[in-house]
Amino acid sequence: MEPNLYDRNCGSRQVLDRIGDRWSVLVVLALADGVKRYGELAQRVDGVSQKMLTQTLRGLERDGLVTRSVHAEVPPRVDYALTGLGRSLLDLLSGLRTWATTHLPEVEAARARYDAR
Amino acid sequence: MEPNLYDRNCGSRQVLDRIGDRWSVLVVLALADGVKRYGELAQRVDGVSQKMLTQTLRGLERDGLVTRSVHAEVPPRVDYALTGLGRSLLDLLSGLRTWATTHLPEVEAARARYDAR
DNA sequence: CAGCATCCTTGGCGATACTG
DNA sequence: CAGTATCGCCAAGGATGCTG
Repeated sequence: MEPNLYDRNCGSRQVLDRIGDRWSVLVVLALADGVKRYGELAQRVDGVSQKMLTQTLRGLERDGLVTRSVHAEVPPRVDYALTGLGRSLLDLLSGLRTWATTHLPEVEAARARYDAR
Repeated sequence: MEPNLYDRNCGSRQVLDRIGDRWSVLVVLALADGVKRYGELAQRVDGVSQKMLTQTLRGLERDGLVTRSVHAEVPPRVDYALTGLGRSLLDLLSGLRTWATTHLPEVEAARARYDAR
């Protein structure tokens, strides 16, 4: 049988929930151009707290979208990178980014129109 | 200047936030095959409360993604449909749906692997 | 039928402090 | 540097009852 996205118990919807997560999207996009350290990500994704960044990265790692490699050094160094699966998702997400930026004017115009009534 | 998605105050990020909303995605997808009534949407999108469905529809309407047409009848009839802008987003979102369903096995396998450690 | 208003809870999230 | 641990808040969202 085909997965029903609208069923709250369907796995596909849980996958969508992860995709839909605000931070997950931004983190995956931030990893678009290759390996990044924890601190780099924290700096890049404006407004994310340490807690949420860690939590998001763990979630992405768990879902097989991101790899986490710890280097035995002092000071510690932890690298994050997209997996093949993660990169396949990246294609879609960068499409979303493009959509968001190109259609931003239309959305803002629509909002202004709506609020003016 | 180019919009910076990573800036929390950038409009493009607010657009992404709407896209990222769990219910917004499901509602837009539910409207893929044409006009739907309020009740149809409520039935289709499993688990959504009345409050959230209304709130989501208002948000989508405000952003110019959905139209709301009230028919002067008894009992009342309210139709929702995607705008051109909404349909342009639909293309991307159905891509996400496809991704979610086709890669679901990989994600579940990754989760099992992660949890087993 | 399609909603709005209200109350109430819960858990998401930020802030802070501490560690290997 | 890259996290964990803990506390506390508040706002998202569910449940219920009412209306045009």
